[in-house]
This record gives sequence, C-alpha cells and structure tokens, in this order.
Amino acid sequence: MSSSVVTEQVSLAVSTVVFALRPHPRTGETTLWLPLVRRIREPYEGRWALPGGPLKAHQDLAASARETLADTTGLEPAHLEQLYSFGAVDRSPADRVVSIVYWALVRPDEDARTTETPNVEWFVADEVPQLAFDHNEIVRHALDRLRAKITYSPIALAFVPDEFTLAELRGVHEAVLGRCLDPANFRRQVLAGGTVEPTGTHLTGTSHRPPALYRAAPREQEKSR
Amino acid sequence: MSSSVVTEQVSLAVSTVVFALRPHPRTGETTLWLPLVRRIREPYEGRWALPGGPLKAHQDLAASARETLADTTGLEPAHLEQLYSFGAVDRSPADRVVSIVYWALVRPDEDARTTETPNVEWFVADEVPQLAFDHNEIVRHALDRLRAKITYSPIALAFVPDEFTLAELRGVHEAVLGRCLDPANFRRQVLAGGTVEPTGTHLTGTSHRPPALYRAAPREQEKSR
DNA sequence: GCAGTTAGTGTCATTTCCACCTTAAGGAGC
DNA sequence: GCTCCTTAAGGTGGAAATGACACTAACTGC
Repeated sequence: MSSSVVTEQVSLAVSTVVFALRPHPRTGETTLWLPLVRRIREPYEGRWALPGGPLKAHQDLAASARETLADTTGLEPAHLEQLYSFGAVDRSPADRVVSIVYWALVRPDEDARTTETPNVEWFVADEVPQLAFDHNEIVRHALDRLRAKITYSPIALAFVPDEFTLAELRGVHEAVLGRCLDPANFRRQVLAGGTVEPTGTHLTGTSHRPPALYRAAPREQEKSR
Repeated sequence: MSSSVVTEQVSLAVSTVVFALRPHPRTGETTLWLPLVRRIREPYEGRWALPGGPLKAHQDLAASARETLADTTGLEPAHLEQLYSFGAVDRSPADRVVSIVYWALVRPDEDARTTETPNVEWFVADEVPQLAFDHNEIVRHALDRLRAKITYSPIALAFVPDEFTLAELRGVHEAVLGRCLDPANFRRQVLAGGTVEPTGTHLTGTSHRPPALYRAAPREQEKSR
C-alpha cells in the first residue's frame, strides 16, 4: 500500500519561456531568442530544457517563476504572464509532473546582464534543438501566444527601454511577427491606441531627421487574459 | 523535520466552470447558468464551490475535469478548455492547493440530463453567491474569457444542437453578451466566417416563414489559444 | 384574402485598414 | 553655402469591414 501511495504522487513544477530580442547569427535581423538550461540529471540528462523548478509550498506561482529565473539565468523579466499548464500523464518518463508554464519578456539592457554559464545558453526561438520532456511543444505554444498577443496588446513595450522611438517599437513588432510593417500605418495605430505618449524630446545624433521619443502611457486598466 | 515535510506539500486539484443557457427566473431572457456543488467538509463546509477534485496520478488534466463533472453533476460537456491555474499561497486556509481550472459549455439537451441532488444546484452566472476559496474570482475570469472568445471564435456552436437556425445561434451570442445583435449583420458575419453550412432543409411548424437549418462546417484547423 | 410574424436580402453611410506619395529635418560630402 | 541621402512624419485614396435600417419573402391564423 505504501508503494501505491508513492505512485499516486503528482509533483508540481513551474517553468518559464523567456523571450528576448537579439540579432540573428546569420541574417543579422533581430529575432526572438530564449535561454535554455542543460539538464544535469536524469531524465533527459544533458538535454536542453526550459528554466524551471519545483513549486515550493510558501511561494506563489509567479514568484516561483521569478525565483528560478533569477537563480538559473540571473534574469528579472519586465513582463511575466501565465501561459498554460501541461499535465499529460506520460510527459515525464518515470514520475508524474504537472508543469505550470509562464512566459516572459526581457528588455535588451536586462538581457545583457544574463549569467553566462556552461549550463545556460541562448537559442534562436525558431531554431531550438530537441528539448527535454514536451518542452518543444511548450515553446511553440509560447511563440504562438506572443505573436497573437502582440497584435492586440501593448506588450511590445516590455521589449523596449523607458524612452524609445516609434521606429524601435515597430522594430519589435517586425521582429516578433517576422515581417515588415508600414511605418505610417504603424504610427497611426499606436498613437490611436493611447498606450504611448510623447516625452517632448527628440533623439539626436542620428545623421538624419531626429525622431521623437515616447514612453509608455500610464494605463488606466489592463486586460489580463 | 517530518512535520516540515508535510507543510512543504502542495496538492493539485482540477475544477471546472460549466456554462449552460437557461431562461432567467425573473426576466425570462436566456442567460448563462453554472452548476455549483455544496462542500460537505471543511474548509468552507456548507458553501457552494466549483465542481472539482484532486488530480489522480494516472489521469490527464482534461480527463480529470471530465470525470469529476460526470461524477458530481452527470454532465458531459461539448466543449472543454483550460482556463487558468490558480495558486496563491493563501487561497486555501490550512493546506496549499493549486487548482487547474477548466471551463466548459454544455448543450441544452445535455444540460437537461443533469443529476439533481441537494448538493448540486444551478445558479445564474452573474448572480452566484459567495463561494468557497477564490472561486468567485475564478467564475469572473471564466465569464470574461467566454464573452471575449465568443466574439472571435465559433464556440457558440457548442451551445446549440447539431442542426440549428441562425436565429438560435444569434440567441446564444445575445445571451452571452447580454445585448441584441442585428439579425442581418449577424447572418452575414457568420456565413462569411465559413464555420457553418446549410443542411438544405428548413425548420417547419413555426407559424411563420420557415428558417433554414445549418450545421457546423467541418473545420480544417482550429486555433487553440 | 388579410394581418401578423419572422426569415432573408439590399442599400448606404461610416469607419477601419492598407498601400503609397509627399513633405520635413537632420547629417555628410563637396 | 549647396546638393544628396536617409529617415521621420503626415496626407491621400481605394478596398474592405461594420452598423443602422429599409424592403421583400414565406409561412400561419383568422
């Protein structure tokens, strides 16, 4: 009977898909990257996997995601949001693990502060190797969500510094969606949305017409979902 | 030490918010209802709560939701989808419980087959009493999601029988959104969407012009999200 | 046949979206 | 100084989607 109690055990983990923007190693275009952690024990020892860890009893879900991120990669993302929970019975070979997965966005300045260790490495999001568990499926899920959400939500702001030009913001959209956007129409849409406001200053030293700087507008309410 | 192991324990439950359409007891307009289960032990003994139960080690998440639904309410929903996972440390007084919550839609025919017991009762979704745990917040979350999703996804089909008139389908949208829709514009949008196809037959015996019957079109691909 | 009721179509004004053009404002080179 | 080049910023017009509403069609009940 005691052994059946052990097999009835379901353990709970929290993992995170972290996205940052960096130039693609071959094309040079900015694209999505994500950090992976090398597994140092079975199952899937040696394989790359999403950063994560077991949920502690005294910790909220998002707090757990933040902690393991800080511990393993040194990152403190600007945006963190629950993605989905994965709980297929056979997703881990021996034991039963349910993973609550978050996804996060980090700014370039934060991104540069990543801990560099042999067991943490960044990959182009669309070219990740074969991962441990069902993590390839999870990454796919996160990419789909990010690309869908950027079209109707101002999350792109989590990718840019406090003050930014509309061209920078457009660059984020273009990198995420993987296609060019009309500068004029993009400008209109963003300004009409009311999610950004001009700082009144301009960026100088650009060898062409200086663009206006903007910042995130104080939002009155944010739809979670 | 052994007692600290006990407090480190996190248990995992799966609950479901089930929606069905029924006439409002006062106004008579069809509105959203959901079944609640009376708690028969502490904590929150006697309070109403969402149907749910602990996750078993051999069961997928959705399967667990289906099973507890069948056991407690006798329902087999036409649509079942993961909503969100709730894991605040203080959401259950004594122990630590993380709930993975699904939401479901049932057709009227299925709805009528509900098990009637003193411990299961249906409530108007916008008028639920104070519930156990954070279940009021969860219901609010599910309502928001349903109302958002019905505007860009053909989930309304999960509320109607195999063959239906466009007026019925429009009634579903109106009940969920709580406002009237223009019949002409609704028809155009639905037909342009390609999610339904005419059966070629008409509904007879209506004491006015017989409406055409439709069924769900075989969808090539469905976006999860 | 006529009234009443709902199904289904047509129309038109308004808005949004999208492609593209024009002008503005700087620096670099001469 | 002037011209060239590059990017910012705004304007324009056509296509498409949206929404309000009029109109015709088909049936029942009297």
